[in-house]
Amino acid sequence: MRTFVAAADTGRFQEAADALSITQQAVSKRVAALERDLGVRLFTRTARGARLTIDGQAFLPHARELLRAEERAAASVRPGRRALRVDVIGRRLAPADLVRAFHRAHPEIELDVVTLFDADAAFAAVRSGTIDASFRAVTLPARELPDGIAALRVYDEPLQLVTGPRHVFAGARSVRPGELAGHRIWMPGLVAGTEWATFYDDLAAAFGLTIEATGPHFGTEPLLDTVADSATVATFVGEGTRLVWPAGQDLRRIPVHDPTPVYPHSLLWRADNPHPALGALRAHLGSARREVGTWTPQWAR
Amino acid sequence: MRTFVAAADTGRFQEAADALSITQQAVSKRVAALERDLGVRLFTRTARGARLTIDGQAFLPHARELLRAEERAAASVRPGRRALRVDVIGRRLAPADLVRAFHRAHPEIELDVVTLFDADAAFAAVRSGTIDASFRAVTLPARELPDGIAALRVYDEPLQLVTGPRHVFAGARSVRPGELAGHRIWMPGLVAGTEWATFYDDLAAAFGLTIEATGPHFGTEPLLDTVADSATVATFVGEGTRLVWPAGQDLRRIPVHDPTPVYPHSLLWRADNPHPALGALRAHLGSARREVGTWTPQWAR
DNA sequence: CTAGAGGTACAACACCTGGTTGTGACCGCC
DNA sequence: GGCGGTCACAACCAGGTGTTGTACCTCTAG
Repeated sequence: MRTFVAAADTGRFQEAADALSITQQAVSKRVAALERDLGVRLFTRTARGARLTIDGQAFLPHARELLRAEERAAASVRPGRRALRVDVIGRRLAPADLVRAFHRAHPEIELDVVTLFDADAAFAAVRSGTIDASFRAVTLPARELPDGIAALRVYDEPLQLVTGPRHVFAGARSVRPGELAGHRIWMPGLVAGTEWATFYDDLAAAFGLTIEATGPHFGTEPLLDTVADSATVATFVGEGTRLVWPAGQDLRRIPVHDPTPVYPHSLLWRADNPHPALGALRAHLGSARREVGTWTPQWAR
Repeated sequence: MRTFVAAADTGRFQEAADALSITQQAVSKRVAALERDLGVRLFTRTARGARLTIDGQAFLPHARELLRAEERAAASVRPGRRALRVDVIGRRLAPADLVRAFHRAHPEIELDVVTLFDADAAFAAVRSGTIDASFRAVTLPARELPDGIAALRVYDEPLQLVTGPRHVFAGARSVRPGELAGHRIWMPGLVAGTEWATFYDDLAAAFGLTIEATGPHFGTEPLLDTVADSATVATFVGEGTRLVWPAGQDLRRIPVHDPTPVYPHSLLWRADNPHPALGALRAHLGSARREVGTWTPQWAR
């Protein structure tokens, strides 16, 4: 591709060869191989050089785009890179939408979005500079944050109850946390010690709920299948969670109010990170409004 | 790249190897080579397979984009291709803007824009199916078009006079074609027999102008340099022409009216071309309004 | 604790891709 | 008609890239 573009730009194989520090014959071979692979002629060879054919003209912008894509790909892992690298906790959850909104507001800022395994990995990556910012729930009071790590509460996400059509709350406009005592809430996949598990542990303790985290987690779809078919099992999701709604399944998302349990998403970054786009991200996110009538775990207050 | 994406998708080198019909060792080598070139680790190797590192996660979408770009590039020259291939007569001239506008209106339609050498090449390419449509001025009456070639007048582009600050018309709000008789109009690069040359020949004959097409054509910039410095030499450009205005040059673009000479751009296509996007292009362009008070050559009436 | 299964990396080797050098054919121009 | 400039072809060679065989690691089951 590089050879093709060079030859198209200069119009002479010898010049392209000089630019690439190879011989004219090598350029000729490369172009011939590309033409063979594509099955079309890209140049018409004349005594005054090589001119693009129609196919070659159509191909050229795509070839340039390919080189740009290659450059961007390499830049995405270059140590002195420009793209802002952000960790979100699951691509279908609310923070991913926050990042998407930021990208729409600032399309000129290059973003790389990754998803780290757990909060420890995220802390370590932020501290080491491998990533620039991380969306996490900070389970420690601010004064106990590691040195040099800053955090800002950016979004309090209300919880919703997901039930099937035969569930007792299936028709409710909303439900109070206290009313859920004694009902089966199933949340497979919660790993003890993680921020999510901590959140739901505290939620269960605060309102006398029984949250079952037992059983292997086979993904969201089997969970929803179970919930849809059961009259007694329900589960929680964040308001901003994008569920893959299986066709024909009659699931209900029921707001939880009085009080509204909210999951406290924070943005973490290294205080001395000089990345210019980091300021833009923080400015765009602002800080979460603490709504009245909401509940958060003790550690988030 | 393909190997990296396959390994990232499957999470196991052996599975990626099966998908690519190579051995696991080859996958290992390819990934190792990519990591060496990039200077970062892309996978953490575990006993249960390979998991992406943070760098790997950031790199993955770029790698996918690269593969998509490669696919698009190959598709652009595939015989049974999908992209609509359109010939415009110069990238800075009005038809290129028409195509850009069409692309904005229908961003989902893939376009390849090429520029053919002359009208004969364009005719031949349309007839052979190498390109799908061509913007040209048709110098033949419609009934003499080759069999199977259709044409539609899509845009009448008014001409403008370009002068330097010391030219006698430099301060005019507009100028009549007849007033230009006896003044030097310089249009280097007109090749006898081409559509442009025919147009300007007819224009000169109709209003008694003297248009000098002599001298080699070194590009637009030297032409504008000459015009800017001269008190007597002017040139014509189409209203939609994008001029590269050299900084500090005081050039004037003066509309020509009473009558307004307009250059008749037509769209040519093969009547039996089944490309679905071709209809969309014709619908978007519509047909040119024949304004009163305009002048076109005899062959365009 | 050990053995085995399942995963990746390393080593040795064969092949063929892709470079170089040398040369020929073609074209336009003086 | 020679000459300069262009690209293509042939021969050759090195090294990149595949294969096979094997070592090594880690997790798990007994």
